[in-house]
Amino acid sequence: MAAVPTRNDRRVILHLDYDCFYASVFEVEQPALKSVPLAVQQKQIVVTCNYEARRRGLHKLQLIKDAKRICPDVVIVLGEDLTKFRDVSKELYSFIRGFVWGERVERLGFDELSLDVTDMIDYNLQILNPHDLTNAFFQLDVKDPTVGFSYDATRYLGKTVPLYPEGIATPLEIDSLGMRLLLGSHLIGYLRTRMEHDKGFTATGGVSTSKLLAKLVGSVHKPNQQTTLLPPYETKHDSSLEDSNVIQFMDSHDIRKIPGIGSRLAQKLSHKVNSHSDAEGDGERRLTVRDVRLFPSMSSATLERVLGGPGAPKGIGVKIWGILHGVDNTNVMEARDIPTQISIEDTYGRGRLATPEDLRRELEVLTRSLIRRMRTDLLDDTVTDGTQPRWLAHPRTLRLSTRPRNAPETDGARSYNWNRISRSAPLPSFVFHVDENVDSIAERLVHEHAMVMFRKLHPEKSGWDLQLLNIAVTNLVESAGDQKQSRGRDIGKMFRQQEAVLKNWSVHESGPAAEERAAVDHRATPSPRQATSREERMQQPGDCTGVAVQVAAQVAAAAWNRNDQSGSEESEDADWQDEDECDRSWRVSPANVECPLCGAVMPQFAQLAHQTFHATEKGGD
DNA sequence: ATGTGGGAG
DNA sequence: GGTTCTCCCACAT
Repeated sequence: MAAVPTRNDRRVILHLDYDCFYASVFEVEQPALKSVPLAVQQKQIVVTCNYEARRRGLHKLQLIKDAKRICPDVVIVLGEDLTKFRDVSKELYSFIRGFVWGERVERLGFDELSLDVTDMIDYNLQILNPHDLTNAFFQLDVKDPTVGFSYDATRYLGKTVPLYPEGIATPLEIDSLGMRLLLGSHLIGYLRTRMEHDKGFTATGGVSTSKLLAKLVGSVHKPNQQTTLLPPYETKHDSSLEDSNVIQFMDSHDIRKIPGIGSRLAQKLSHKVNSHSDAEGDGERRLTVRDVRLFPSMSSATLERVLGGPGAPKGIGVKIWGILHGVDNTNVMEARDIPTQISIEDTYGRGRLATPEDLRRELEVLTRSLIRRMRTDLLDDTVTDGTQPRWLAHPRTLRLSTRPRNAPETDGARSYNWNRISRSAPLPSFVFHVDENVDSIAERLVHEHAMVMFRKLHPEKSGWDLQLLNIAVTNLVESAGDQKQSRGRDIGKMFRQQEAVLKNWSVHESGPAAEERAAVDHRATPSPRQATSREERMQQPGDCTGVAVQVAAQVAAAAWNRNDQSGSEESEDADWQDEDECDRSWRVSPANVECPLCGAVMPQFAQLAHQTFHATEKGGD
């Protein structure tokens, strides 16, 4: 029997999914649209439609032609320009973030959010009066006990899995998983109400203990509803796992519906499972998580063999094996202030890009958008005192991608080509000249750079048949010296103390053995802060993070021992360099240290980081 | 550093 | 005759 991965169920995670987001943006703009079937068009397809349209048989990714045939009175609006959607998405994001303690609110695409509300739930469990659960009050502000909402702590709000119509009125232990999820259900209900009343957007919600489970359970009842995945999550020792609601819930899903399992992985899995039991050729019956999980001799090692190979991420077997058991220990990451890339693309019908003139014209259109996007997203708009606005980050690479159409086969049929090809080159610095106008920058960039890259991609003089052009800037380097206070950390103090801190640990004495010893030693020592009460920590949010982040990053990074950051970056422009990039999102709490890049949690370093922080605090200053 | 592939909405 | 417009991450070289 293959080992069953263990889940971390200490957290409470909420998932929000705005209902048919693009269509809702138009409805909020023009409320009259709410009562008609509404479809949002990009090129020749319906990218989304409202529920009135769905009632009449329309759906996502349908051809406009078909949509009109099925529902002749459908109202169609054009949604190729994403600016509006992007802006609304950011607004809703900061609205929700305003309610959540800490920074753990993650945006997935334009229309989904994951929230780690563990701290809020823990606090509200503490202040819960066990003798009057039906008249509970959920406090949204630690400092002001009047800010919050009333709720009934004997019932779950909204739907549950498995479904109990009354939301259950049960005597739950105060500190049980069920009670934490129950509070989560009331919190997400409150957030959904506020979103609708204040902003006009309805959302579907999910409540569980991980991003994976909250997202999956959220989609059980749509739209404008919410669902909580009920305990028990754990499996009794030596049972066949089926007494866990998580296993039951995961098992019922089509393998392709699981986040993290895309079409390629689903295809490989179905090949593996069906080649054994399938007598029919090409039998396309749906494959469930259960089918894969219980397949003979299935294990993380089997999955690694089936799914791994050249190009595949290492450890994919372990990861997928976990997912099949509902295990997702990745953290909700706080928002990044800048994106990692910006790209603009358009698709073209046959013959639309036949000549170099066509090509150049279209490239200029795309490039103008790109420069405008760079200015709106990357320029510091807080500077209004007449001086030149500063770039928050400089992309270092320009990339041009195309997707050629396939040549017709002998029977004249053309198969669809999904693949892109691309060329990259350093981004010239004139694109950062803020006082030059967009058109002339775009013209120059296309003429001197993009066209050259295009010729490398397509050496023929003309007659290419391209479906798609994409131009992107990537490889963004954040600028230094920006005091965008990420939770009041004092950088000056941090650097002044850093040397002393690191000396204690001898982390810069190289060698993994030394770091390992340091880690072990400190793990054995009790931290003076361990006994600190929860409220005390809550009222000083992020107090420890300044030095601890710096320190834990160094120790953890060294011990993690993945990439030597030998990067000897040569300096072209001084202001391109940043002093403060790698450490900025390392998260340290009394229980955890978390890698900002992969989200891995390393609790073994938490105590180390905290202890040293407080030692420093005592000695320094 | 550059290019490709897979995944997400 | 045939799906949009993005964004993110990891791997290979």
